[in-house]
Amino acid sequence: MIDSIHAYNARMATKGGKQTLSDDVRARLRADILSGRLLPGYRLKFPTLSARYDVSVSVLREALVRLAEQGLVQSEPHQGFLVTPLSRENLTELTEARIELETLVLRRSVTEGDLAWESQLVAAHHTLERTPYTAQGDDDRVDDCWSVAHADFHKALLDGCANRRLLQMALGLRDEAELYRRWSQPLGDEPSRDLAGEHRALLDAALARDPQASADALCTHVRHTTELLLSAADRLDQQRAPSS
Amino acid sequence: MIDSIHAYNARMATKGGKQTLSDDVRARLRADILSGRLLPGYRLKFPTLSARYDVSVSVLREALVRLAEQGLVQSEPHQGFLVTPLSRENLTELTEARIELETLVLRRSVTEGDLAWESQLVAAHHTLERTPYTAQGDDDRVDDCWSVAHADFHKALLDGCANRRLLQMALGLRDEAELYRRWSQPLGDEPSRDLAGEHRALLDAALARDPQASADALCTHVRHTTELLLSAADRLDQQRAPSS
DNA sequence: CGATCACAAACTTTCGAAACTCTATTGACT
DNA sequence: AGTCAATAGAGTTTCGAAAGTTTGTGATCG
Repeated sequence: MIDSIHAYNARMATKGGKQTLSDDVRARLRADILSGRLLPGYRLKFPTLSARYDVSVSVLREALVRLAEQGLVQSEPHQGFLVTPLSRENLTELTEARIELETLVLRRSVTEGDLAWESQLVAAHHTLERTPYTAQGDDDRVDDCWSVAHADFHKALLDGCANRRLLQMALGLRDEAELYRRWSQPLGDEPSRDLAGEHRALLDAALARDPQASADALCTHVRHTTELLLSAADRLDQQRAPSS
Repeated sequence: MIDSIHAYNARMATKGGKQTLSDDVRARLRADILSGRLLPGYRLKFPTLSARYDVSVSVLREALVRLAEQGLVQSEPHQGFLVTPLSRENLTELTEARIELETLVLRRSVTEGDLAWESQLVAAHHTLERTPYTAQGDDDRVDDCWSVAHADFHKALLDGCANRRLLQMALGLRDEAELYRRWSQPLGDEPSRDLAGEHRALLDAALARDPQASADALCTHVRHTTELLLSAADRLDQQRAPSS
């Protein structure tokens, strides 16, 4: 809630209030979904949301329609909207699509990226490296700052791709995947994983301008993440149905 | 997104036309744009459209927002919507993206497609082959039936891809490209081009389950089309500014 | 003559309520 | 008891108008 208010103010400050209300609400909804304040599968009722964001249904509809087109929420005719539910099939399909598209864009990025791209990438990696994974005092909850730094690093990786259309599609898929990352976090205890190492490998391959090595590193990174999520889901299922 | 499309189709099949007004208007707008009844760059004013489709602004907004997310129209805050204007840069970027994504999906399709896919593909090709390119009595205007058959054939080609997400993205790009095809048609006189031969080559490579050959054939096909469009645009520019 | 400001017209965006659709519950009937 | 129909309640979709923004016009001043 606080965060979304901050995001709101920031937006207002930078763009000088020139956006439409709908843009703003869409951004706040997106943030609330990605950060886990709105749960996957949750039904998004207009009366509730209307009170929460203090806008009319028209504005909400417009925002939701856009998020639906993007895949973050789903629309059922005459039954409204719901946050896209998580499922193994969806995660598997999403991961497959991400690997294809993201590696494609990354290859282009490391080939086409200029000096400004390189510099931004180095900066993003530096930030990520120095941001603690877990917030202090709460060891099994990933820090929001780290999530932001992580997303920024991956965006910086791809950002060299001159074809904005391909880039946007790849980023859209990353957004959807972020939903799953969020929800696996409380399941906690990643088996010893060298995340920093994987990111370092990505950075090195990119700076070396090696498309193949970059793509391989990214593929490993994404696959690894998905495997952990799937096994976490399995564990959760077992907890729910201990013996039948 | 995929799921909601499935849900939508299921609903249509079972319930018989119970979609929302907005869905309907979106489809009509999309058809009007792709068929050239609404020109690229044309400003879409609410009062006009409201009268044309006999609906209120709310449903128009919703339909337009969805088309904007899809790329067929653009939205300028506080200045409404316009049909996405044509430009060389946009066409070039679009073509590049299409080649990457469509070949990717086609490779998967010819690898994963089952017998039903094969059969549908053969059927689509047969229809296309027997549909005349130009309507009778009007030699320099491509027949609408042919356009439909052409789109169906290309969709059938890609439809074997099991990953619906990748498939939908590829089809979305094809939709946008269709805008350009429509507008090059009145410029007419395609230099002697063996379109039927290119389609036959695509069919053969696909049925032979040869991913590389299929991708190559598609790449040639798409590149060729874009080159013709670009040269047609050049000719048009020269006509407009004969000597300065 | 040119620039600037105020004003008006046209349009976009947002709102609140009316119309309509789904869901769950109650009550009647077999 | 079990099934089905009617109905009330909750929620979604659509509408028409109010509020707000941009654009074009014309008058005033330098």
